Amino acid sequence: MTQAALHQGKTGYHHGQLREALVDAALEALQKGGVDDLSLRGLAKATGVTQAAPYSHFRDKDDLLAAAAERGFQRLALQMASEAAGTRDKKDRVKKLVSAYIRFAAENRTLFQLMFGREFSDMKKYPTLAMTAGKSYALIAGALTSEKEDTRFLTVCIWSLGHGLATLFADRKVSLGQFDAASIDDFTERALQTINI
Amino acid sequence: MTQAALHQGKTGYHHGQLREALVDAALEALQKGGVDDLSLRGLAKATGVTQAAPYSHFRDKDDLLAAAAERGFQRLALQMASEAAGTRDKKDRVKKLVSAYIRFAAENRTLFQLMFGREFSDMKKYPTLAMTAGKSYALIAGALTSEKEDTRFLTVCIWSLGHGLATLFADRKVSLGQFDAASIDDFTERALQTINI
DNA sequence: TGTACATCAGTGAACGCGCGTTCACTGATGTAC
DNA sequence: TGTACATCAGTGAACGCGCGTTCACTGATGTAC
Repeated sequence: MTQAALHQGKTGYHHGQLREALVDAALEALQKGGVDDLSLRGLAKATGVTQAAPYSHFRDKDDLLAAAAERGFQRLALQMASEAAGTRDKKDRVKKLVSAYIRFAAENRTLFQLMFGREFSDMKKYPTLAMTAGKSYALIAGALTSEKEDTRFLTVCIWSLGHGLATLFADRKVSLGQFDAASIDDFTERALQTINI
Repeated sequence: MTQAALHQGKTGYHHGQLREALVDAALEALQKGGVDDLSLRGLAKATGVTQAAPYSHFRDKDDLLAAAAERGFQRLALQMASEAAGTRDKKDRVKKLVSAYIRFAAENRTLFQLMFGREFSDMKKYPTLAMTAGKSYALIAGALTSEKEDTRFLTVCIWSLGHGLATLFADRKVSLGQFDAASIDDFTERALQTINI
């Protein structure tokens, strides 16, 4: 197979990039529908492949969904990191990290639901996923590290605050009408000001 | 039908309390399995009734689940209110309300997932549910009311903090091992101390 | 450089399941007389 | 008090669907000689 064909991703019979394509399809499907609308067959079809083809790359449906969730966690950590890149001031850095987290949830509702929802309650079954998921936590924890304070407590505290609003957005319990993308920054800033870091 | 039969709930043909019994069955099923394991047929069977019988009391499956969620919200508000009953001190009262909220989530994982999860994203479809769901919010908002501060902001802020931890518990992203029922109180107290109400 | 061969990604058909919902019905209920 | 009747909660059978997964297979690939 030529490089070109590899990137194009099709040669008629062999797909060439099926694994990645399926994960892409899952993320794309999540922009149109909810987590419950994801089906192996649907993703296979969207990728232009037979319904049994995914089993060459994933053990079962959960395995595919876990891969999609992991990509989500990678993106989340990336967005947080790049948002806060270069910011050294502690409070400022935490603010940027948390606000990126909340914006991610607001902008990727259903993906966020897959990542943090009931799908992967038993994270022991998905060790790779668990590791990747830990990155965003680690970013916040890292920014909060200090000798004086109880870092673990502070991190859970601030993570909860961010995750709470993120979840309420994703599940539409707080409407975006009142808190749009721009005002998420304001909210986070204000919220962190009322907390004594 | 006699009163006794009414309370026993069975007369052979007519059930007598089927609507309530189905909601009970749903709450009970949620203690054993997840939200995705709930099925109309299963609940009917658990209630000792044919699979089509629920349709005499509920429009469809979602209607039944909404009724179950609403009972959950009633319980939540009740537990919060009774926990904080008699407590006048503002900070103290808020602490009791929030900690009751978190404990409810930890003790009723799957019910909490049904109540706040993706099921009822469009709350407009379930006006009664929305009203009942508002009770716990109103309790916190009520405790925080003040002329000086922006109540709306503070409420969302503290609600987010509580809801974040509650969700992380319910979805098993933070393990109860480190934060058991007793220490939830401690955590809440400490968290609220770091916030300037 | 050309050919035989092992590998394995993707095919296409099929299995079996549980589900939500519908339908015409039946039997229990309570009420009007 | 007794009987006719309207109501409607619950029955049982059936419909149709989409799903995850399996299986024997086939055709493309790249490698060893």
